[in-house]
Amino acid sequence: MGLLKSSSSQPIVSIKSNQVADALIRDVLSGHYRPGERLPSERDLVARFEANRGAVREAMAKVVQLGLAEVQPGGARVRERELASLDTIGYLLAQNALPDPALVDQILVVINNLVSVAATQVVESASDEALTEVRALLQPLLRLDSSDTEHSEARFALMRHIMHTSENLPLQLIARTLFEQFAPNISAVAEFAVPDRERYAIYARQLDIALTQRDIPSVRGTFDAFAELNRETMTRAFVIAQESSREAIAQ
Amino acid sequence: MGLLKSSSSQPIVSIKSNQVADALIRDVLSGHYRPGERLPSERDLVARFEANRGAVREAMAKVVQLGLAEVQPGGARVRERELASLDTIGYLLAQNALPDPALVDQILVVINNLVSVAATQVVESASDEALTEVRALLQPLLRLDSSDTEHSEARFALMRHIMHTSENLPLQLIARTLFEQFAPNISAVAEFAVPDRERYAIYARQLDIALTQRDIPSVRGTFDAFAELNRETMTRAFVIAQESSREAIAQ
DNA sequence: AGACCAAATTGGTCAGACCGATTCGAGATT
DNA sequence: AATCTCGAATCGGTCTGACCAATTTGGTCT
Repeated sequence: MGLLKSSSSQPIVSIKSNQVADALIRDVLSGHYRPGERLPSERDLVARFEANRGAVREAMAKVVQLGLAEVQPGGARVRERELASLDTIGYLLAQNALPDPALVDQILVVINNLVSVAATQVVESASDEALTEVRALLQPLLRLDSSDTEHSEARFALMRHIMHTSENLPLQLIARTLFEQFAPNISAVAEFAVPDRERYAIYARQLDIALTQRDIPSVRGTFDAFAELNRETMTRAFVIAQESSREAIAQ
Repeated sequence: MGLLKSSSSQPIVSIKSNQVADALIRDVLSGHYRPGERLPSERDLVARFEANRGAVREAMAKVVQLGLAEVQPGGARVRERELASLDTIGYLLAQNALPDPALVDQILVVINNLVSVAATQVVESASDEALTEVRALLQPLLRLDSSDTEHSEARFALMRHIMHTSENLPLQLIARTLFEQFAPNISAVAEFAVPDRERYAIYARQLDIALTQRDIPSVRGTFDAFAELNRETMTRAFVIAQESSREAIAQ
């Protein structure tokens, strides 16, 4: 006995400074505190959250690091949303029960394009073996009998691997940051996503050929189509999710 | 008397926790501590930096937030570089006297492509007035008698404005983050950059037409050429900067 | 050699205090 | 009455010292 490895890397929300930080971040992003406005003093926050000042200060530091506020002796002020860090995207997505469709679409546009760039760099400079690995990940997309989840995971795996193979560090950092914030926050919508397997299969086949021939324009073109299909899939999923949400409320 | 407005928003390095954080970040990024390795305990860092534990903890929190380390009761460990935040790019660029040319090129690829996406979105959905504003920013690039600095600033202003007009929040956040870390860290190279004004003028003219006609493929195509020119300009600047650097050492 | 357990270490939190810079309001000046 | 000035209150940055729970660690026992 005495075996349970226990916890290990569960999302640590139990930590006080993170509780305070998350509450502050939600308040700022929800517009409770508007840009330019003063945030409560550290000592006020100590009282409100029943934490000690050290914890509050660490929470404040996190808010500052997210670019949501700037701090000076005398007080902290909220900054414009456009000056925030990319790490705020996750909080923006999690603000409501369903994420903002417009924001999701914007993220899809960015991610799809970054993957396209990565693919270009892969075709330009990756080894034949690396290219073969990428092509192997296309195979699951050719199947028409996969479950929605399997298909979705196959698409993610493909994009992830292309990013990783690109050897472009900024690209990897951006894509991973977006993925990590995107994935957990669209699950409420993604479960309604039904991929058009036939069209994905067509593009997968085109991509396979383009990669084999290292045909850059073809790779980019196919990826643009792939991207458009991703957006359509998500848009449809939103429609279903919103209907489902309305029914749940009406009931 | 007693007028001096003093300080106000100078880079706050004087703050102890930032000193500690910067030192830690440099150590981690320079490979002094390797991924998986344990970082010194907070109490050790207190002794080394002659700070108190609160300051050290805030520094640690910053390192964690940058994705460079993960902390658990029992110790902190360094994470893989690929798991870091986009905000580490600036530190990577500032590691040596001259930034890493490969990294700079990767950043240029990403930025140029993001601007290209933004331009596409501008053409798709911006108002005529907004489009006119963008076109106005093309004018300085048509001049062949501008100084190197003026030309560089004109290019930056154009890209910045396109990003801002795109109304794609993730795009804006990424681009601003990259710009803010890029600009101050390539000054040592950028001062040797000599733009090929004729070619820039040609692309500016093409872009002007493409924007007026809202011709998306043409916009993207021109931007790709624009991007390639940016990369060439930077590559040449690196050659000169490195020669200049060698001479300075030899002397 | 391996499993196991207790002690030392480590991170998370807390309380209370001091300093310098900033804010802000009351009083003096105009 | 409006403005200016200046001092007090406020605020962030730092420090000291302490306690708890979880993890490590090292030694012991099997």
